[in-house]
Amino acid sequence: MSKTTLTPRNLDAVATRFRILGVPLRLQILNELAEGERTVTDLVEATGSTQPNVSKHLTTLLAHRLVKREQRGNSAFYSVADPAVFDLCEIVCGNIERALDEERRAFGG
Amino acid sequence: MSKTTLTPRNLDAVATRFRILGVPLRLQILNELAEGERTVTDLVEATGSTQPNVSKHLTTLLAHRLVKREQRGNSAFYSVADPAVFDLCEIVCGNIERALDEERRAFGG
DNA sequence: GCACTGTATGACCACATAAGCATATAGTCA
DNA sequence: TGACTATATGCTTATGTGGTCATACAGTGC
Repeated sequence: MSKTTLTPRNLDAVATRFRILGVPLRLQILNELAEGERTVTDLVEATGSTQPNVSKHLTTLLAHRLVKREQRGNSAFYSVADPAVFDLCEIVCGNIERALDEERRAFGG
Repeated sequence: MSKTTLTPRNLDAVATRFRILGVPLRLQILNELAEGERTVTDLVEATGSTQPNVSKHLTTLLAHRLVKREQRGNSAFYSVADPAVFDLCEIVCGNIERALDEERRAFGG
């Protein structure tokens, strides 16, 4: 089995990956990329952030192998490197919804 | 289906949860709690960190509903609130291993 | 009450980093 | 070459927060 324990060695790596995903704008970018490849300009429009900011986050995501980059003509096309990221988001979303449900129940909402 | 899109509303919530998991010591604590409930002192010994530090992180984890707390006698027993966290770690670990494999292959290791 | 153990909290420091701005670089077309 | 578009990169600021320390609080037993 691929039961990987959180050894001190990969503990930092796992934490880093979580930390990378812990920024709303980066999630927004990934969520947009879930629809397909996008240029920087596309992502700037989609997120409402500035071009340098988006570009910088893309650099970060690229450095950690969460996205791929392909230069085509004048533009840089980014796409998701590993779709497993979305499994993570699914789980977290499920968690959060469950938590909200419990809260509602607790407060008799 | 429970296909939860990353709306701007829960986007912050998801990012926050990831950010909480993005700290090695917190992962270490959760990993220890995976074995069963532990007191603060247990966790201090297991992690090699200081008591105030462990306590503070436990407070954070508790505030975000990742752990449960039960006072018994003089001690506080902490346990994992939602085992789904470990699914996250599994996925991330898988990701990282795959990435390492690719790197090894790329460098002809 | 007192001494002791276990846990939490407040103040402080140090560091990482997200965001904004200006600017540099790269590619395209004329 | 020059004008234009697209993207990346320094630089700076502001903020958040992990870690340490001292200390306060809570629970137990005498």
